[in-house]
Amino acid sequence: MANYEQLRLSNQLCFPLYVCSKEVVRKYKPLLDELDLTYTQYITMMAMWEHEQLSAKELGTILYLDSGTLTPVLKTLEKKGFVERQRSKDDERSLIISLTQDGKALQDRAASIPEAMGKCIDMDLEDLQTLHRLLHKFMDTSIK
Amino acid sequence: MANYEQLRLSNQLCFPLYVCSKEVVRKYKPLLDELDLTYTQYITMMAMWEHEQLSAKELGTILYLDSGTLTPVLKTLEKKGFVERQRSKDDERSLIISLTQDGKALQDRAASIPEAMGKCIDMDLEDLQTLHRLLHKFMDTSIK
DNA sequence: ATCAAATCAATTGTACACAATTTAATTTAA
DNA sequence: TTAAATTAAATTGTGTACAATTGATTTGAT
Repeated sequence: MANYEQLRLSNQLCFPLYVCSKEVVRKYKPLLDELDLTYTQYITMMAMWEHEQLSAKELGTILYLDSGTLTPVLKTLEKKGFVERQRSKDDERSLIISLTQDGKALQDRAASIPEAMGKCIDMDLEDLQTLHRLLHKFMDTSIK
Repeated sequence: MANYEQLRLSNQLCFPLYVCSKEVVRKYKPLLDELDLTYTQYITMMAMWEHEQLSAKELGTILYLDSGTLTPVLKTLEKKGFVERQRSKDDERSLIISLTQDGKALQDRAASIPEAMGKCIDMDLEDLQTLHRLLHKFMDTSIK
């Protein structure tokens, strides 16, 4: 009789990661709807707010997304007027993404989101900080 | 001059959750390929290995998935011969999912996956246990 | 200088994920 | 007791995600 204890859902690390990630994204939805952004578009804009201008390649590295995902996201954000896409003069392979004025203005409207999300999370600050630290440690040590 | 510190990617909790979740699922892929399962199909099978028989509704509650996601996953698993789908006699609205013999046998082949995944994660046991505990706490206190 | 290897964005194909709606069955309440 | 409300699965539509491939450009080794 084999022991399948390690195959129980409650013993996995992957499963609560997967569930928490999905549910957090779902909690963002009503807030992001007001900005006409999906979650993926939101984190893309967060990267752009920090950097003003990035190549698609750099964005992919920052966001852990490949071109198959980013290409349509960036085209959508361009259509919405939040970024511009243009080929690099230096290297025609590279696509430069730049924040537009509307994209910059959007940051003001997004400024209240982190606090609003914080109110949805009913955990004390110490636990949240530990969780944040361990997730980053996990990213740094166990990915790629 | 507004302070957008709270909008930085590195200050979000959602973003490392999202990245870790995706990257863990990606790490599973080569192992799950051998069983001809996707990650979503894998956690569905984990639930079935624990319960033998569940309604689609119960599965959705356990896995935090709605019928829009589960319906095609369950049809695929039925096509692969791992589960059977049949309407409940008591309540024709309800769909009963049962593990087949092939589905049961698959558990043996999956038994080595948790250990193989463990070897990919280069964090000490205490951190992993803390992470596991905090993710479950997060799920319990901050979702729905 | 030249051409093979590498790089980058885009495309293709498969599989979620979820909101919203639909359809059918069951339960509840007037 | 039957009409309204609820429940459950399926469907529809949109938007990721990612592996694999393609096509254009650049780099690097000879």
